[in-house]
This record gives sequence, structure tokens and C-alpha cells, in this order.
Amino acid sequence: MENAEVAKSFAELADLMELTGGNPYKVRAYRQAAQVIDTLPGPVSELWRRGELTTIPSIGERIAERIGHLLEAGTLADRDELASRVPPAVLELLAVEGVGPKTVAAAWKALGVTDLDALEQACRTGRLSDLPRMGERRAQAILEAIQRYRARRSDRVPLHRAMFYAESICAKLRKVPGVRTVEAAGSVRRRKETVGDLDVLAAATDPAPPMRAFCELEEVAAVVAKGPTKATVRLRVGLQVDLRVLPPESFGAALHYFTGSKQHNIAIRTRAVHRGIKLSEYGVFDREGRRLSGEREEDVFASVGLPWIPPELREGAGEIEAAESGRLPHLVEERDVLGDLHVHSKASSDARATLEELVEEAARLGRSYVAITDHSRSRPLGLDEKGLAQQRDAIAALNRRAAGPRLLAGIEVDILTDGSLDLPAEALAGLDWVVASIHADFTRPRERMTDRIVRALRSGVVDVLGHPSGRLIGHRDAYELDLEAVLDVARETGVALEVNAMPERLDLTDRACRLAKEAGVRVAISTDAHVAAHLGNVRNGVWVARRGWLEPKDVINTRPLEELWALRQRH
DNA sequence: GCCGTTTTCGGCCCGACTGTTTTCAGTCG
Repeated sequence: MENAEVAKSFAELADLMELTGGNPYKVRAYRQAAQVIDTLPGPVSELWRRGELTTIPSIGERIAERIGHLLEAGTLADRDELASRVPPAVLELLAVEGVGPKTVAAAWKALGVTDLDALEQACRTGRLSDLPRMGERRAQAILEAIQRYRARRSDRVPLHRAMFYAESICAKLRKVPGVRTVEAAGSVRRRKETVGDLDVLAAATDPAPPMRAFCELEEVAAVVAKGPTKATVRLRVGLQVDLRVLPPESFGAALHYFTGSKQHNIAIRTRAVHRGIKLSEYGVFDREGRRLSGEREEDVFASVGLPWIPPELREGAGEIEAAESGRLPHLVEERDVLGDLHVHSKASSDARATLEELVEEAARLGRSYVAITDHSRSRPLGLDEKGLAQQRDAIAALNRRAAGPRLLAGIEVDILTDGSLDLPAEALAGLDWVVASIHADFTRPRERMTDRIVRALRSGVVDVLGHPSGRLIGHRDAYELDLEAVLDVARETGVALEVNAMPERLDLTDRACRLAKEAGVRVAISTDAHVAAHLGNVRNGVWVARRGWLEPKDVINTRPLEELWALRQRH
């Protein structure tokens, strides 16, 4: 059992307890534990094996013990007990914006509403508005939220989860005797932000052993289909996975074919037709059907006169033209990222890491600098000028003492509703690093949101615009924004835009990264870490940046600190 | 259930906003 399942179990337990009137503080404890487990870059089972679970903030003795039980027995007793008393589709209602536990409980108990359709009906027929403290406008608002929820909902899995299963399944298949190569293809290889199903390819002369091993994987819930060289399974988490086993001489052709995208493949095959050759998942063939090549993916590209194109670019969005004219970007890699420019400590908000823990983890990851950017005063526990000064002193003291990564004294300052910043410019100007972000009032009209951000960028004290769209994948849509206008001002003022690497944010998106690059705006790939282990999340941001065609020169935190200082325009 | 420069009990973020009310409950960030 892996992080996503463990997190889901505790999140469900929290929801169930909330709906049935459980202790709200316990509810919060379970929910926080679920959140931190879900965003850990490494497997929670490993920490459990080493007895280190309680070193994770928000996980104490009791929850650690229950995680252990969950990993061994696969079940949480009280979650199962509560789940038997609550209809399963009732929990889903909590995902509708503006609908919380009280509303769900009231609709369920008073009206017998047990799923989304029933809630919609109750809104339309006026039964909901007859409940205490409900009304016509509230029913209307819920109706609209249901439409938005339906539009947003999908069976696709966030990339970080899909990557976990892809890596774990590939590693297991590589150990099967006779298997030469195993790769995940499809949208996970292209690093799309959500993945519908996994395509795994294996090269072997005898397909039987990998096929058998695949269908018997411990994460498999059901085998949907199984032939001699192709099988489909459904994992316990609901993700569908296909395996194809190919002869080694076809592996490269198959890898290309099943990586896609569809548009990319059509364009490549069209080129092949013009050159009088035939491409399929089995190889490159001439007119008479004689095999020319196909063992390596490079063979496919070479056959149509192109260099190898990184999978992240294969969207049929100009990559073939770029390859043809030798203008393919040298995409940024995780090892290029030298520092982290958005990190929280326990000095503010719900973050838990001490400065010492952050330095230690950053050193382990080989980072050379980390900007401590806690929240400003309008956030809960946010820093005021006095708190900020104290933190600067603490950071300076630690920098004098420790030889490891350099800590930068920074802030994540709130952009208020009118576009002013939540701390005076003098206080911000003295800092090493200023991230400015929106955390409230998301629903203003497009012009207001754009003006608000533009004003913040023009303040002269901001280095980076944090999570510029505000979206939370699967939970909250991006706010209305004229990104092009923001990019124009960002270029003019020298402010960078963030690629927030928290798996539920990935914000900027891949598309926005590409627009930023075209507009001449640099980005910062930052983790927004709330616990020390989150510093390892950089890779999520690198995936997005690569899909956005970004090269090391486009990403400011690929620079050593001296160059970073030289680059910034506000000093 | 977690946590601790209030450390084994007793707190736990809190203000803004909305829609319903005529003083406030629910939700959100």
C-alpha cells in the first residue's frame, strides 16, 4: 500500500467523522496527517519500516501505529465501521464548493440526499431551501457549484501518483528473468499533469514470465483482460494499467508509438509516408515490408530524418519543426536546480519544519541555497515586521554557524485585494528574497485580478509571483486572469513567475511556462515546502517546466547565488 | 489526535464573506 492509499484512508476517516459529528480536533488531526502523507516525495512504508513515522510533523504515536496497521492489514477499523453507516456517494458532496459537512449532514438526514443527483434535485425542487438557514439563493449557488464540480471531475490521476505506480511497476518487472527493458510510455512518459491510464512496455523474447508477473503484482485488484502479449489490469486505487511485451528488436518503435501523443505520431507517420517507409509499433519497414530498424527509439526519428525528441515535447505543438531546424530546446533537468526559492518554516502558517531541519534536508539534496519565505501578517500566524526581523536574525545566526546550504531571509507576502502588499515596502526591501502571492479573494473579475497582480509586480520589491493561477488540481479552478498582460509587466519589471512544484498546484501550467518563455519572462521552480521532506518535490516542477520547453537559462534557480543576485533588478 | 520556551493537560487560526437572519451559522482560505 502506498502514500495515496494511506492518505485517502485518513482523509475519508476525517470526512466520515465530520459528517457523523465526531470531535473536530480529531477530524483536523486526521486531515492534516492525510495531507502531509499525500505530498511526501518518498514512500511512507519506508518510514514505517525504519520506525521514523513520528518524525513527520502531524503524525504522532497513535497515527503512526494506525498507519502500520493499515499497511499490514490494509484496513482502518473505524473508517470501515463509519463507512458502513454513511452511503458512499454522500462523501463526494463535500467536494462541491460551498457545501460543507453541516450542509451535507442536513441534506442527508433531513431530506435523504445520498448522492450528487439527489442534491441537485433537492436544489431544483426547493426542498433544500426549506431547510433551516437555507434559502433560494443558496440553493442556486449550490446548483452552479455542482455544474462546476461535474466539469472538473474526472477519473484521471495526478501525475505524481501515476509516476509512483509507473516507477514501482517498472522496477518490479525489470527484475523478472528474461526481461531486457521496461518503460512506462503514454501520457505519464510525456509528464502530462494528469494521467488517464498507464501504458507499460517490456522487451523480452519470451513474453510469458513478465505477463504472469504483471498480473500477479500486489497492487492489482483485478485482471481486466489477458492475452499472450498484452494484459490490462485495474489497480486497487482504480488506475488502469496496460502491459505490452514486445520482442527486443521492436522495443524502440513500440516505445515511440505508445508514448504518443496522437498528433505527434500522425505527423511522424506522415513524414514516413513521404519518405517511402512504413512505421508501426513493430518497427521501421521499407515498401516491401523488410525491417530496417526499430530496436531503439532514436531509430524511428532517424528514419524520418530527425534527432530524438524528448517525450515531454511530443504534443504536435511545433516540436517536429524545431527538431528539423536544429532548434530543439536543451530541457532543464532536476540536477540543474541549485536552490529552492519558496520554503516555509514553522515560524508561520501550518508549516512545521525548523530552519535546522530545512538546512539538513537541503544539504542532503545538494541544494546550495534555500529562501525561507513564510507568510505575512494577514495569513494565520503570519509574520509582522517584528516577527520578520526576528526571523532574519535567526537566519543570519544559522548562516554564520552552519557550513551547508545558504539560507536566504525572505517572505511570501500576500497580495491584498487592492494589489497592495501586506507589509511595508521598507520591510520588504531589506530582505534577500520576496515572493508575492494571492491567498484570498479569488473570485474578483478578470480585470480586477489582473490589475491587482500588475500593481504588486510594479511595487519594485517583488522577486517572484507565487503560484500565479491559484488553482488546486481537482479542487479549485484558476482565478480569472489576463496572463499575457501579467507577462508583459513581469518582463518589464524583471519579476520572475513561479512554477510551484507542490503536486496539487503545478502552477504555472506547462502551457503558461511556454508563454512565459516566449514573452521573455524567467521562472523559478520552487517547492513551497511545508515540511522538510517536501524539498524533494522539485522534480514535479521540473516536469512541468520541461513540458513548457524551458531550458536552464529560463529558470532563475539554476544559477549560483552570485548570478541570481546579478540577475535581479530590484537592487 | 497532535503538540510543548504554558511539556503529560489543555489548547488547537481566525477574519472575511455570504446568505440567512434581526444576531449568526456555515464555509473558506
